[in-house]
Amino acid sequence: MKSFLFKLYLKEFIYFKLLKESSKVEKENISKLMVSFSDPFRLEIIDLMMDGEVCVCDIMKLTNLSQSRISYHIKILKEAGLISDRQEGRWVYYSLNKESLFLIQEWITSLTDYSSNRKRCCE
Amino acid sequence: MKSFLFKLYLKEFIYFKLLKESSKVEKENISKLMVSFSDPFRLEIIDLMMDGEVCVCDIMKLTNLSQSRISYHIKILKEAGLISDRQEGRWVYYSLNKESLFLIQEWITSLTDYSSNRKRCCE
DNA sequence: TTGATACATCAAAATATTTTGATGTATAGT
DNA sequence: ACTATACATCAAAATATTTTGATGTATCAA
Repeated sequence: MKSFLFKLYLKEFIYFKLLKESSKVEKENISKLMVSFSDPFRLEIIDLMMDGEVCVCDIMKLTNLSQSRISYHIKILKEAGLISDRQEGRWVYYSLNKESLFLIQEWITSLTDYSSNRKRCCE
Repeated sequence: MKSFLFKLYLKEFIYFKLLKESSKVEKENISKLMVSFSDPFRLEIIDLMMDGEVCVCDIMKLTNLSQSRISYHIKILKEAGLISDRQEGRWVYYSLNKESLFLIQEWITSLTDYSSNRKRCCE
């Protein structure tokens, strides 16, 4: 019972933290993360990263996108904090950043958990 | 044990259904839903809808955005399938469409559940 | 040290999205 | 019938994003 109440409290906390109390700046952070997902080519790239680290050359082989085009999208993903990179010789390996995935997951979860169906009347 | 295996199977199913087997068209659907979240003003509007139905006039009062600007963003949300509308006299009440929220939630969950940290080497 | 590979970056062009202000349509009250 | 309200839609302008092709930098191998 105690654990249940704690969980409930935690949920409330996440709700207020992520949704209700979120400032303009925080909303812009979320929307920046969402921008990452808002392009089919980036989804394709994210998809490839699910299997583990990939380099730009991998993505080139698997998607037929041009190198600079991939670099551009990689930059968007990186600036949103969604991916991390690790250099090894000439190669740069990119991988999904689980923490930002969890952040988005929590945000969406709060949204679904707390959105109400209450009807409303003007005036 | 059986139940556990079933759950695992279900997860695999969702994974393949939502991620691996998703076609270009399906990716474009997801990205369309994500576009909804990729603008801070739309997040603001979504936020308002969490408390229940709202009309354009509510949003105007609460955000200071112009009427046509709100209508524009509403249209984006509607076309992505994220919101539903219901007319009542002169007013149109908009509300979040829980099903599409769940779809996104599942998609994100699959992503976090199945993304691997496996390292990879070119060549 | 030369040449090839992997990737980043840049500026210009091509596209897409967003905002604005005006106009249109439906509903409702007088 | 007239007027006001709620909202949609439109075309033009303003802005932002994406693509392209060229050039730059670092690493490695011969």
